[in-house]
Amino acid sequence: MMAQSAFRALADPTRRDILTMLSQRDMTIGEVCDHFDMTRAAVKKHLIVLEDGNLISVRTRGRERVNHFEPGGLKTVADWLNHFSCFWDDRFDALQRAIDADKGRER
Amino acid sequence: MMAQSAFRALADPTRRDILTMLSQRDMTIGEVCDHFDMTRAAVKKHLIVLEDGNLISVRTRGRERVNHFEPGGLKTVADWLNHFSCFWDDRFDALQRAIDADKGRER
DNA sequence: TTGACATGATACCGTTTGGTATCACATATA
DNA sequence: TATATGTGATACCAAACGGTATCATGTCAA
Repeated sequence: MMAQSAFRALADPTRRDILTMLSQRDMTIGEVCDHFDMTRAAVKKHLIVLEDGNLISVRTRGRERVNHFEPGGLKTVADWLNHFSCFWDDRFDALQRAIDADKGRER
Repeated sequence: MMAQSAFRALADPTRRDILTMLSQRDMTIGEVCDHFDMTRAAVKKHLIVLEDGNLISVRTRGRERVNHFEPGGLKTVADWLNHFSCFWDDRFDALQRAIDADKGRER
């Protein structure tokens, strides 16, 4: 529910890259910045958008802010996509073959 | 590959709604417009973005243009999401339990 | 306390985006 | 043919987006 903010967050390639990085280990803003050729302010904006989409969470550690991958937001998107999975899923192929076979039997 | 245009296309709620509609049956632009409170030109723009993302295809039928759902683009997105599925998938839970059990065995 | 460091916040800028209005073109139908 | 219908294309507008520059704040360490 409220998938809009998550879809919006995923629309930018930089944010998807950040998300991939954070899924492997937690990182501070500075560490994330080291991987991109842009200002810390720009990276910070991307992190805010990711947080809005419930794709990451942030916790304070001393003077640092640690960004942590949150699967919840991504699952929201995955659930939406699953409504269409019957169009490419193997299980659908199997079902389709079964239906076709059944049609053949009726003929 | 080239998932950017697909992600971009899915970022707008109107386009996701259009996609859901088209996944159930093919529709002309006029038919799509009947479901939204906006100009045909605006809907047309959304359809172009969806086409850029390989989420739909269009074929000409007389003076009409029929929009058809294409699963390919969505699958591209689903494949990207699958890299994270281990964070919520049941199969991962099972794998994790197996790993834990193995660790116990080594001890 | 002083200074360096990691971050937050704001203002600003060019480009893209979502939308409308308008005109042109092709096709079915009287 | 004339006319209505379905669509394409363009110009234009306000708002959102991605980014920088700048300044303020909090925290560790000497």
